[in-house]
Amino acid sequence: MAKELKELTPRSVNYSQWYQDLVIKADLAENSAVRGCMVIKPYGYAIWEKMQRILDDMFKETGHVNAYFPLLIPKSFLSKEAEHVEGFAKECAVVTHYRLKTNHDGTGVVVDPAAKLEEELIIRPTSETIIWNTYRNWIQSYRDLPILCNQWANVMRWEMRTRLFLRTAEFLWQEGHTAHATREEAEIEAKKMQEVYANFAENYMAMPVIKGVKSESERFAGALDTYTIEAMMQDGKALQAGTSHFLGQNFGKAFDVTFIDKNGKSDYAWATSWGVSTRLIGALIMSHSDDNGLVLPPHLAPIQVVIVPIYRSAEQLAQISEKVVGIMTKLKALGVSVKYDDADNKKPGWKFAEYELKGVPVRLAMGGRDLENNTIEVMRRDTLEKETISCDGIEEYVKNLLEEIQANIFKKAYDHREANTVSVDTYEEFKEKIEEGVFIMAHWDGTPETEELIKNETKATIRCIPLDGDKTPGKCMVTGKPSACRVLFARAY
RNA sequence: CGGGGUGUAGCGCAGUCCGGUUAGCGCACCUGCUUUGGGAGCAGGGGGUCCCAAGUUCGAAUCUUGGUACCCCGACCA
Repeated sequence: MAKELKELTPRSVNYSQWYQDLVIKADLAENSAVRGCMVIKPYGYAIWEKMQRILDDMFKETGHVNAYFPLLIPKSFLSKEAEHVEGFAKECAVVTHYRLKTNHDGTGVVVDPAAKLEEELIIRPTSETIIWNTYRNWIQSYRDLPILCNQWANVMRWEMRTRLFLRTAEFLWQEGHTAHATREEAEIEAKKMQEVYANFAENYMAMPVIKGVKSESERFAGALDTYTIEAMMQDGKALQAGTSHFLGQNFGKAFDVTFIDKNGKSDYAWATSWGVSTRLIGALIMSHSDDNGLVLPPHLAPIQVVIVPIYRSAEQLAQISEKVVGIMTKLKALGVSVKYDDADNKKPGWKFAEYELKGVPVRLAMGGRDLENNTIEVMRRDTLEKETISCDGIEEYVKNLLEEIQANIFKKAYDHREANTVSVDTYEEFKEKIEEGVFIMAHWDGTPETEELIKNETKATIRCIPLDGDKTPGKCMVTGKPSACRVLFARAY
């Protein structure tokens, strides 16, 4: 087993492979028998559930409600918005029949050709079309607006190559879809949700993000503006962690969603959509994990504290358990999720390694020595530091330690990003630096052509035009044409 | 869809070039005893259509042909 852990080490060689191995070894997920699809295992799903709960509360606080729309979308809906269909058509799974029948030679079932659908159905790659087709019936007057709906759902995109959590054919996400009476209100909504996502990423995932707006070519299909949060993974590559789109009146027009305003005039509704997915779990892993396994931020860890007894006899275990139960009760009273692993079929050393692999933030261990001295051993996952302290007041100590760990892993990730972010002014220097796996702030002339050229030559893309970036004007590093501000370039997942 | 690679026990692999005992190793699993402060030790045990099909041969995991599945690197993307 010790050897297996070592295999996790060479992340500089192939970080992506290292990442996939970790996901499997930490028991988060595995590839399924279905091409490109993933089985999320209980431990991985527990992290998702925790994320869901927190995000859902945030959505409610910002006035949103949950609803649910169909999995299947008539093909014709997709083609109503020109850019949207262009963006998604290549990766859609299509339902063409509604019945199977037994094969004549008894070799199983075949599609019944008589059961061909008149109009094919698309398995949703995203739900704008079906939702806006529904909104048409919900909206007549400005009094019906705004509509602030969110749905938790699965979607399917037939990706060429998949990677656990980061890109799978089917994935779980939430998608918010709002309708507004004015352009201003919709734009405020889109920016607000970007803030919600940034807040979640930084304060719960302990993952610093750069807020910005996408360039035209990286924009969501059908959007006027795409607001994004971009995070740096430990290998220096960028990961888009959440997006919020200002869709203008594109879907209002495509699905004929009109309302009568206060002045009695008819107008098309203004739209936003925004989403985060199970990809966040991938982001979490690639932000914090080390060679011993996952490092989960306490605010998201399904188990925040694990307690391991070390004993020589049944009587000693009984004594330890009695003491541990007292500590557990106090910890739970403080809202800490705690697991006592007194399983007899695994040795303490095995448990230590196992919970480190699973990223449990704090481990407490109690043995014979501690029993005599009224002490307990505390280990924090982020630094792997151990200390032995008194049992008196342990619950307060642990509660504080969890907050300290949360802050520390955020700082670690933040420092890593800062240390690997550079400003460059020449294309030569850009080409050199991009090989090192860094974020680059550079001037760009604002044209898709230049962006395309850079992408083809260096594999780097514009991640975003940062909101809080350097706004000093300059000259494009490639063409020398004027540039209003520096933009963020990186290679991305 | 282009370029590589791999299919042998639940998992990870060796054996294949150069055909030849009963197909092997590590982990996991089962039984027993001893253990328990960093992935325990010893002893014993169970588990295989060697990806599929056809061919060559006295004899095929190994050679030939065809098929198939999966992985990695690209193009595409949350």
